[in-house]
Amino acid sequence: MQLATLSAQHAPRTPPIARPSPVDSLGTWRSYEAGETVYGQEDGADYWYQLVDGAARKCALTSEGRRQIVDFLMPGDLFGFHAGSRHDCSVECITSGTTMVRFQRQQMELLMESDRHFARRVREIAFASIDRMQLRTILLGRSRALERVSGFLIEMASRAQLETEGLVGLPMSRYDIADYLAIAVETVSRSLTTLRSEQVIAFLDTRHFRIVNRRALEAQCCN
Amino acid sequence: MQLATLSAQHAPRTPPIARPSPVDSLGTWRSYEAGETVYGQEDGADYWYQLVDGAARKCALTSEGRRQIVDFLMPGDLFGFHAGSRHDCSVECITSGTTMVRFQRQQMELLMESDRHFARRVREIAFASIDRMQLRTILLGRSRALERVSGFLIEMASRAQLETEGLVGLPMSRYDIADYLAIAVETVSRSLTTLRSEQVIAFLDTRHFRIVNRRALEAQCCN
DNA sequence: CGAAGGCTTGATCTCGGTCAAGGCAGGTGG
DNA sequence: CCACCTGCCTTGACCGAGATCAAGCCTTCG
Repeated sequence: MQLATLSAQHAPRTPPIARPSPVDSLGTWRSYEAGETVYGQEDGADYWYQLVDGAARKCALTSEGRRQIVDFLMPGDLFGFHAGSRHDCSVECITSGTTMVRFQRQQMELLMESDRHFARRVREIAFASIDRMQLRTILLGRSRALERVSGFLIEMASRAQLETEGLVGLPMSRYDIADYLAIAVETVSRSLTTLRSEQVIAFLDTRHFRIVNRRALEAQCCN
Repeated sequence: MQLATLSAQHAPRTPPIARPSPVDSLGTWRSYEAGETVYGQEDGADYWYQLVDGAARKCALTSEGRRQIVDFLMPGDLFGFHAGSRHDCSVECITSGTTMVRFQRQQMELLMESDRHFARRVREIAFASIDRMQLRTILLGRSRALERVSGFLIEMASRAQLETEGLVGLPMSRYDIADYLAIAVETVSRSLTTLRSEQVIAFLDTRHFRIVNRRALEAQCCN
C-alpha cells in the first residue's frame, strides 16, 4: 500500500506528504498500543511522523501536572516537524492499534533540497497546519464552555472520516476533550448533555454522535 | 536599507525572509496610520507581508462582535501566507507609522520553485511559526487570568527589541491584550496591578514595564 | 474648555471549577 | 458464574474567579 494513496483516501485536513515518489520507501511503519508514547516532550526532533490509522494526542505537561492537549492527530496527519531541534510536546496514542510511518528528518531535508515538488508539498502541509492552529486559537478564545464544545464537535465532524450516514466517532475520552478545550471534564459532560437534550446532537453511544441540528450547533459556537 | 539587514537587527522570533537576494527588489514598502487595515478577514491571500517597524494585530471577528486577537505582529514578522486562497483573519496596525513590505504571492511561489535556499528560508519561517502557535495554544490553555497575563508579559519581553536596561514596550492597549488573552479588560488591569504590587514587575508608564522578579513571574505562569 | 479614549478600581452576579457520589461497562480472579 | 475492581462518564451541590456593570481618573486632541 502506498503512502500517497493511503493519505489521499482520508484526510481532507492535511494533504498527503508525497505523490508516489521515493518517499514511500523512506518511511518505517509501526503500530502502537493505547496510551503508548510516540515521543516525549524533550526528545530530539529527529523524525517526522504520519499517522496512518487510529488516533493520537499531542500534549504538553505543565509543572503542576496539568495537561494541555495541543492537537488531536487523525489519519493522514503529519507531525513532528519543528524549527528547533527538540520537541515541545509529547505524542501519545489514543486507540490501540494506532499506526504511524516514521521518516528521518535528515532524509526529508535532503529530499526537500533536491526535489522541489516534494518541497512544495511540505510547504503546503506547513501552511495548512498554520491555518488549523489559527482556528484552534479562535476556538480556545471562546469564553463559554458550550461554545468550545460546539466548536469542537464541528471540528471533529469535519475532520472525521465519515462513517455511515453522518455518524462521527470520538476516539478520545471526555478527559482528553476537557484537556483539549481547557475546561473541566464535568463541564464537557454537562455541555454535551445540554446539546443532546436540546436535540442539537444525538448519541449512538458515548463515543459516537450525529449532528441533528447543524444550524443550532453553529449558532452555539457562534462562528 | 535592505530587508535582510533590517530583519536581522530585530526579531529573534521570525528569521529574515531572505539574504541580500533578489527579494529586496520584489517588495513594495508602505506606511500605515494607527488602526488602519492591512487586509480584511475575507480578502484574497494574494500577498505576503513583512512588518518592518511598528506593531500590528491579527484578529478574527465573531458574529456577535467579539474580537479575538490571534497574534501580535512585531518587526521582522512575516505573515499573510496561507494554504487556501483567502485570509481568515484581518490585520490592523496598532501604532501610527507602522511600516510593511508587501510581496506578491505568485512571485514568492516562483522564487521558491527556482531558489532552494529561499525555499528553505520560508520553510524555516513556517516551522517557527508553528512552534510559536503551539506555545500560544498552551498559554490560552491556562485557566487562571494571572497565569495568562504573566505568560503574555514573558512572551513580550522575549520578543521585544530590547530598549534600555530591560525595559519592555507594550505597543498595544489593555483592550488588545484582553482580546489576545481572551479575558476581560478589567481582569487584565487587575492582574497587572497585582503583579506590580507584589514587586514582580514595575511600570515606567502604562505602556512600558520592566521585569523585577523574573523567577516569580515564571512561577506565576507556571511553565 | 469639553469630549473622547484608555486605564483602573469597586460592587455584584454568574459560569464553571471543585468536591462528592453513583452508574455503567469491561476485565480479572476466585 | 459471580464478586470485585478499575476506568470512564454523568449528575448534584457548593464556592470562587472572573465577567459585567458602574464610576472615576488621566491624557490627548480638537
